Amino acid sequence: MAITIYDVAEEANVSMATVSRVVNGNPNVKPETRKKVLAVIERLGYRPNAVARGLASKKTTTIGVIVPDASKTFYAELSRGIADIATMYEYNIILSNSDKRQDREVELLEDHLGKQVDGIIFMSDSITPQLREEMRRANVPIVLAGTLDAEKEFPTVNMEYEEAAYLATKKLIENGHSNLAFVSGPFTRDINRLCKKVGFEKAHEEAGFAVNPEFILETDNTYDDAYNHWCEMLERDNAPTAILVSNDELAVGILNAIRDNKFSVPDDFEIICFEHSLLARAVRPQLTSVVIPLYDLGAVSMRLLTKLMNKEEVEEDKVMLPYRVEWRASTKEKNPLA
Amino acid sequence: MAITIYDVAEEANVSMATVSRVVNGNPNVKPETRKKVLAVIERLGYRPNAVARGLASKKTTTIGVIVPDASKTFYAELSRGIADIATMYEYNIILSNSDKRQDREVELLEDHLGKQVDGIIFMSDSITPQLREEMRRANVPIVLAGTLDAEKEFPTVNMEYEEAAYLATKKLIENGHSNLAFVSGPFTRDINRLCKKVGFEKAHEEAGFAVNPEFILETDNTYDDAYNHWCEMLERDNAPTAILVSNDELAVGILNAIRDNKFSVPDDFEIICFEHSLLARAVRPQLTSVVIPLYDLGAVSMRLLTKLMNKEEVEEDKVMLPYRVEWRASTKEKNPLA
DNA sequence: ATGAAAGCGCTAACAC
DNA sequence: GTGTTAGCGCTTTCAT
Repeated sequence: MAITIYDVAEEANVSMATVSRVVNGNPNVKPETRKKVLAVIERLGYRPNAVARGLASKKTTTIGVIVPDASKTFYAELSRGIADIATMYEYNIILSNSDKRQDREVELLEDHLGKQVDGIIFMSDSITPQLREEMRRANVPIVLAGTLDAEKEFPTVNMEYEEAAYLATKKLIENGHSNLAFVSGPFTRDINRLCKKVGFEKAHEEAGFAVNPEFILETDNTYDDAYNHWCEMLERDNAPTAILVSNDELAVGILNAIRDNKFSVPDDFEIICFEHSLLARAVRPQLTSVVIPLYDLGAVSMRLLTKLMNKEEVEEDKVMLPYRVEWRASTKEKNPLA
Repeated sequence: MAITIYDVAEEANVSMATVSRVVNGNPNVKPETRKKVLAVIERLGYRPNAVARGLASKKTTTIGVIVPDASKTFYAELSRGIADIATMYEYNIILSNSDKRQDREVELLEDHLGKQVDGIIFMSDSITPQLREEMRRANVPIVLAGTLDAEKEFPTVNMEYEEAAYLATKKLIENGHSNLAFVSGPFTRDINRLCKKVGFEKAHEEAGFAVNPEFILETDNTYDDAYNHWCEMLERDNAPTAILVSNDELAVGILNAIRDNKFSVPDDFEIICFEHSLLARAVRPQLTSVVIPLYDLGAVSMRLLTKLMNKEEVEEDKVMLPYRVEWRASTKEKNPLA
């Protein structure tokens, strides 16, 4: 049996209440007593039982993080931002992968709530009505990170994907292209369908020419799928000459398809993508990218969550983080966005 | 106040013991009663409190995972393997980053133990004596994943890095090289210093020529550091012509240094690296790699941990997973290792 | 400054 | 098959 607060109390000739005070840094303890208790704690190797503490205090200093797939760099980076701030505020993290399955998401939400987490950071492709319902029922704060909440109902930390897509597309158009493609991950992801794609379209609209629906490519978000899609594209005689890509991995697939087929980037094709992970810097030419502030998305989400858990006043719980564009060699001109 | 088992009991006109039985799937409940209770649970939206359950049962169905940096693909992949098997056995995961700081590792171990995790999976560059002491004191099983335990004291799941390094180096020597380099991450990582480096040296010994200590390069494990190191190397007139590299990221740094300086891989330099993440496939030429079975390392570790937590008989708690070599274009011949 | 005692919500004997 | 009851190891009033 492990050492309990009771053992310490007995050994130190004080009540368990006093031991509890010492452990919790309550100032109402005579320095002498504190010292004595601390010595016993050390000697006995007492380690407070967080589960008992959680039951008594109704706080677990643990938060839940639900993420589509923590092994993807996108979410891995984001989670690291969460983790660092969580550490700073002394929270532990229960991390779960939903694999984007809505039933899993609901299950995990239930599961985390059952574990009495003090708050949840949630990432998902889309907040479905059922999920929304479930989230409303939660008795702890939930923050959406890098996730679109179409109803603007929950606290959210995100960036202006639509604007970024619009500006990037506009830049490509200014570079002389009139035949552009948008290669995306699944449109089940709201950010792809409702933000990036829309920005892409708006730039077209403004420029006065139409988006060719054949050149809106929905992939399964893998390197290989993008590679194959673009190999097929290259066989057409009207292949687009500029490409806005949803993320690094897809962009590298396209880049390699282009280069393996002896075409050149940026001479034959210009590419701008989202994310800018190491992958975008490691390939040649390096990829011009809208840099998604992944780490900060996570860090700010967690910071917001701490405030919510503390019931602090929060001036604004829909936060948009700034992004920047990293101009590299997959585009011809290295001018900043106008 | 949330709904408790007591509320359900009252509402269903049964005792809380019966509700507990229903919730826990105990067969000793009349089907009729079960149905009634289930209906009330549903109606009231009762959700069992896992903290209370944990206190009463002394099991939390939560395990701790301590990892140097979950945002690195290496550990992200590995953690995903852990997570999937954990889900399968209905465990939650508390995930923490140690950033390889020994004091943090000790702290986190204490912290997780305090949270009453049922077991721990630990990843680290090196098991120091203090850490070892701490791990011995733990009252729950601990499995080391992808981590060298020089004393072979704890359950471990890993692969034969030394052998792989030896075979890869041997292959490079067979390809005609006599001037080879080993570019490594920090030697504070046991696997680098005690396994890969040793394999590299053994192949030299066997071939009858000496390792040039100047060509054992210890980097800080970043793309940029490797890139810079190799740029300097290229200015020497005796630069090595074959390179064994500790991981993909470093290898890509070297590859780019070589190519940016107008040399060719594999004509001027041959490269074999460890890991084979997407990065190794995305660059041109693609990198010949010793494929580390990251996902499986995690999955097998977790499976082993479940057995240990269940106090099942385990035939062997030092597991070595098989690896394979992916022959790509950074080496001249694509023959399998003899 | 310290102690006594009542829970927190559940599990697990034990009794019927 | 079901109920009663004693904890699990803490926190937290409330006294003193």
